[in-house]
Parts: sequence; structure tokens; C-alpha cells
Amino acid sequence: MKLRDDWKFRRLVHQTTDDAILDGLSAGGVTAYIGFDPTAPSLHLGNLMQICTLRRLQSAGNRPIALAGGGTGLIGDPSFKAVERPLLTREQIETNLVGIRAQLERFLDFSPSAGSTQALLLNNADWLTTISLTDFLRDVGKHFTVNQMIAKDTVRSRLDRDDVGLSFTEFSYMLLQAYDFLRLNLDYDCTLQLGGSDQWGNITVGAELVRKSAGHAAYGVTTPLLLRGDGTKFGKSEGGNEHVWLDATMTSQFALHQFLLNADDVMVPSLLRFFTFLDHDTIRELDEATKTVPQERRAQRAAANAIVSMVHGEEAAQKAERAGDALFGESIAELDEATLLQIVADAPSSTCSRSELNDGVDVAQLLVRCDLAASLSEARRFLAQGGVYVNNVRVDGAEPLDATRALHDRYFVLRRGRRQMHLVVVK
RNA sequence: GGGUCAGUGCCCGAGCGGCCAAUGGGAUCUGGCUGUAAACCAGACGGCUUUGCCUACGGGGGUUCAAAUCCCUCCUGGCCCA
Repeated sequence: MKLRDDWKFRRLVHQTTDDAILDGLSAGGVTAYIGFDPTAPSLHLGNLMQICTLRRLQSAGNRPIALAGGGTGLIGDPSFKAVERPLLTREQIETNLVGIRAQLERFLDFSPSAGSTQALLLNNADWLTTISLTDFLRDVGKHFTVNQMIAKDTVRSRLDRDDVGLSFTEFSYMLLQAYDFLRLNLDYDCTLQLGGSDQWGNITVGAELVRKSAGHAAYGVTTPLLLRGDGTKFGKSEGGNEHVWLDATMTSQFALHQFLLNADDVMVPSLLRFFTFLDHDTIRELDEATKTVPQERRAQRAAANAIVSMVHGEEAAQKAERAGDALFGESIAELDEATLLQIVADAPSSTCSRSELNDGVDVAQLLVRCDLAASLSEARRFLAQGGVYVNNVRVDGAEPLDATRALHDRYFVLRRGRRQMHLVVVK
């Protein structure tokens, strides 16, 4: 299977500067890069698509470069962002890069044995923080007119607003990213930049710089953004705007699995194509299953298992699936202690003393203590609305909790709403 | 630097001396229906010792019995002029 055909099937290509580059990738031997923002100590589900793209490149015989934006992260990309982002400190970025590096190593082959396809992880701080301002303005700035820069969609959307401005710092971002491409081209013979479709403007500026400054061929390819039905970016948890992280301490394995399992039917075909390496026949079968027996959610399960396996390992995927089945299937009161603990292993937990329990514990206060409610008022609201469960049984909070309700004499599984869990252990 | 307009709850956005914890929309949350979906319906959506009280309408100060609403000043942003 040629990369070109595979990507076409997976609908991975949104725009290209020249379709011929797809044949180049199919043949192998191309060096290509994708940038990652080091804004957090972990990559998130949104980044995973680009990581997969790099992996696909590598297995087709190309050399992938993951470029950590340690330098550009000091500036902040304004593309389609409503307001300027707070600038990160160098220390924060350094810390974040450590975590990101470790994660990338799970997906790409960085070992020398990979030969000409050995993946590289570079940090653009290495060159962006050392180039002099005058050199930058002469070598990079000279190639672009402000006229064309302000014509970019990414910038124009901000210029058109009448409540916020666009700082010069942000405005210059696209030139910094362009310089990345030039450096990578000169130092690593990199001829292709990939990214999400929101990066199109930045990518074309970079390719243009390489052509003008170095006189080399340079290409750009963007992948579609995965959007939810409401048009917002996929990859934020249902509980607000939190990212779904790849780091298990930030988003538990169970939570990641549940998130994917709950994906809308309309999203699943894209999930399977963008985020998994399942073969085409399997994906077609799963598409069909979503149409004929949607309630079984085979495609969601396949996607969840494949992705959790890839990120955290197969065992983690199986555990997460079993935990979900038990939790949403049978009554948890009948489960034996070991199984119960396994199910709630990912949920946050806290303790409660035996004497406290003997006095009776107010459920509303307990909710606040367990971070299931932000305030007592909110806790009371949840109780009044029937959104609180103890051991999977709805409670109204009128009666305090006592020892008779404990599972195995010492556990309470506290739940708010559909799936906000907390384990209370009696000590 | 000058002029001018603006800054309201998570976001947008009304209000322009008392009836304002502040209309409306979106987001979010909870419940119902379902497939642990979507859509739809209902309710909630500052805090608390919850028929009441406290803290809030960019910051600080002032006028008034009473201010998100008036005045002064500072900060931040847009536009125009230099």
C-alpha cells in the first residue's frame, strides 16, 4: 500500500502546495517536520493526530522531525486565536519539553538502527534564541512584505476585530516559524512541513522562504482539523475545556478510554482513520457496523482500544474496557473487593476516618471535599437535581452517610452525574 | 502626545441613580428519553450558617439616604489625529 493511497483513504490530506510531494513521500527518502507547542508538560489528543502522521511517514521510508517550539513558544502563535496568549517562561518550556520528549519516543523510532529514517527531535530555541535581530530582519524579513502578511487569514481575523489588537510580537510569529523551515532545510535537508489546516498560512510562508532564500524546493501539506459536531476542536474533554492528555497522571487511562468510547457516531470514521493504524478493510467493516448496529458501538470500542493501546499499552486498554463494562453494566454492590478496586483504580480517592463516619457524614460536604462540587451551594444543587449517587444508588443527601452503606465495610463510590467518580476509603 | 469610544458574571451582550446577583443568547452542569451517543425536552448556572445575609459590574477615591449606573483619577484596549 502506497502512502499516497493510504492517506487518500484516510482523508489525511487537506491541502498541499503541490500534490507531487505525495508521490515523493510514497517513494520514501523525504525529510519532513511537524511542530509541537511546548505549552504543557504533556501532549494531548489533538497532537496525537500529528504524531501518527509522523509515524506513517517514517514507516513509509521517510525521515520525520518533531520540532518542539521552545523558541516559538516564547512568542505564541496568534493563528485564529481570539486573544494573545500569556507568554511562557523559558523554565516552563524546558520542563515541558522533557515530558514531551519522553512521549514522542513511544511513537517514533529515534534509534540509530532506523538508519536514514531515524526520527529526530529538535528544539527551535537552539536557533531562534541565538540569531541576531539584524540578521533576522535582513535574511528573513526582507523576503516578505507586510502587505502579504496582513492578507493571511490567520492575521486578518485579528485585525478585523475592534476590541483586541494584534501585538507586533504575535505578528512576527509566522516569520519565526518560516525561519524554522529554512534552518531545517539547510541543516537537515528537510523539504516538507506538515501541520493541521490552521497552520496553512504559516506553512506556506515557510516554504516560500526556503525557495527564495535557499533556492530549494519546499512543500507544505496540511491535515484536516478534527472538529466536533458543534465546530469546536475535538480533543477537549466533555467536562469543560480541559484537554485530553496523553500523560496518564493528567488524564487517566480509564478517562481516555471513556472519552473515545463516548465519541459521536459521526466522528468515529475520522477517529479510526486519523488516530489508528487499523487496515482499510477493518475500518470499512466498522463504518458499516456503526450504520447497522450503532447501539453496539463497535467502532467506538475499536478506536478506544486501539488508541489507548498505542498510548498506554494493551493491558491498560483491556483494564479500562473491563472497568467501564462493570461500572455501567452490573450493580457494583455485588462486586468482590479486588474487582471493585480495579474499577475505581483511576478515580481520584480520599479517606474518611471511622469515627467521623460513626457520627454521620453529610453528603453535600463530602462532595465538596472530594472535588465533585466546587462549593456547598453547588453540592446541594446536584443533590436536589438528583445527580448524586453513592455506590451507584441515587441519594438526596437528606440522610448522612454511615457505616452500614459502606461496601466491604470501608468503601464508598461517590458519583456525580454520569461519570464523575470518587472513591472514599474509610480508615 | 492629542481627541474619541469602550472595559459588566465562563464567553458574547443588555442595563445607564433605587424594583439589579443584574434581561437575553451561547457554553457548561444536572435530570428525562436513548446506545455510557447525537438530536430533543426540563431545570440549574457568585458564595454562605439559603424566606435572609455577604461579595461582585477594570483598579482606587468621591458625591448620595441609595451607584454597574454620576464625578475624579489610574490601568487596559479600539479608532482617528500628530
